[in-house]
Amino acid sequence: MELAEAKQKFIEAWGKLGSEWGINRTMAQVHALLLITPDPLTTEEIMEALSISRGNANMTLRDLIGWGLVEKQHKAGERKEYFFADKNTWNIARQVAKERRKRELDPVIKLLDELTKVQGDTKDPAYKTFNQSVTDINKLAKNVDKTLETMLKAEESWFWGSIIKIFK
Amino acid sequence: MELAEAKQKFIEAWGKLGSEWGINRTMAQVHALLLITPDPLTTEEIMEALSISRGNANMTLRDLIGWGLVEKQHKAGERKEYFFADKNTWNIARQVAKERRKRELDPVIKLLDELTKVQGDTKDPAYKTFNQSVTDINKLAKNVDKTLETMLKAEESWFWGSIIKIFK
DNA sequence: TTAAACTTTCAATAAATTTTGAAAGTTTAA
DNA sequence: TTAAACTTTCAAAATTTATTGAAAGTTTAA
Repeated sequence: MELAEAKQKFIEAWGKLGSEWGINRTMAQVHALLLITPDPLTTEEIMEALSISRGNANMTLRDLIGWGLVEKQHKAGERKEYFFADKNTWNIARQVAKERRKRELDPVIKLLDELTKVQGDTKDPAYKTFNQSVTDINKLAKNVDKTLETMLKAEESWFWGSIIKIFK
Repeated sequence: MELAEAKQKFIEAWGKLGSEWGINRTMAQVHALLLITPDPLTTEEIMEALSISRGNANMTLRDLIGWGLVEKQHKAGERKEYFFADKNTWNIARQVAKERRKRELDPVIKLLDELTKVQGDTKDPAYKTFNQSVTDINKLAKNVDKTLETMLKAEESWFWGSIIKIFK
């Protein structure tokens, strides 16, 4: 396979994976492009490489910066802004985990905490089933939350070392 | 909060969470409804409870069965099909992990394996960066894959016991 | 100041995804 | 068989989500 073809496939695959996991396809593709490009790129170059509009490129880059996956860079004597991605996969994984935890897991846990407090007739199967399911899911969510928190604080080598120790 | 209101909120939240993670909102809502309902429901009852069409209910239930989250049940002397959800959260988590691994992670690892094999000029920064990123992501994906595999085989108590041991 | 170079915004448009509902298909009991 | 009870299908419609591009905004250098 040619490098050019391989790059294309990587960008497509990353975009597809993103969209399957609730991340805008274009955003994932821009991220993929920056991941495999050694030097920072301008908005113009990104528009060109992915055939997207200026508005789209601009908003997507803003989002990626918001996710902590991409940073701006200025070159001395130039007006243009350059963008580059952190290429450390551990940082990427942590950053994504951190953002999604904050945006999605935290609010759900907050609601589940409330829902477990709902009172009802313990003899009523409808109440019992509701309460049981909500309580169980709440426990699972909190376990996930704790695991993520540890992961966010951890060093990569320590984290995988520990995982491997358990999982043989 | 009233039980009825709490049920509604749970169904909404589960639907939102699903859509944020690439799972059809209605599918997540039907699943939520079945999770908090003690007895199996008919298509008719699900249509009614969630205000969705017959076609939608039918397809969604088929999908949920395909995901291994819902099962059909027949009642003696009745023509209608009844549906119910496995209410064990550990089973749910495992089932979702299993399906998404098969549908999404496996194909990505397969492609990454190919992309790491692409040859190029080791002096070329474009090649070096591409190769490095792809190799790193491949390693991460394989670690995730291994961890999921262990999780799929594991018993719930053993799994969380081990996780907690590591993460204090 | 001015004007060129560049970035951001957002209403309109396009694309993708989801839902509907009526028709076709299937199963069962008599 | 038949017909009622029930399930499935799928083209069209509705909804949601993403993208465009031109206009407005900002920054910089002279």
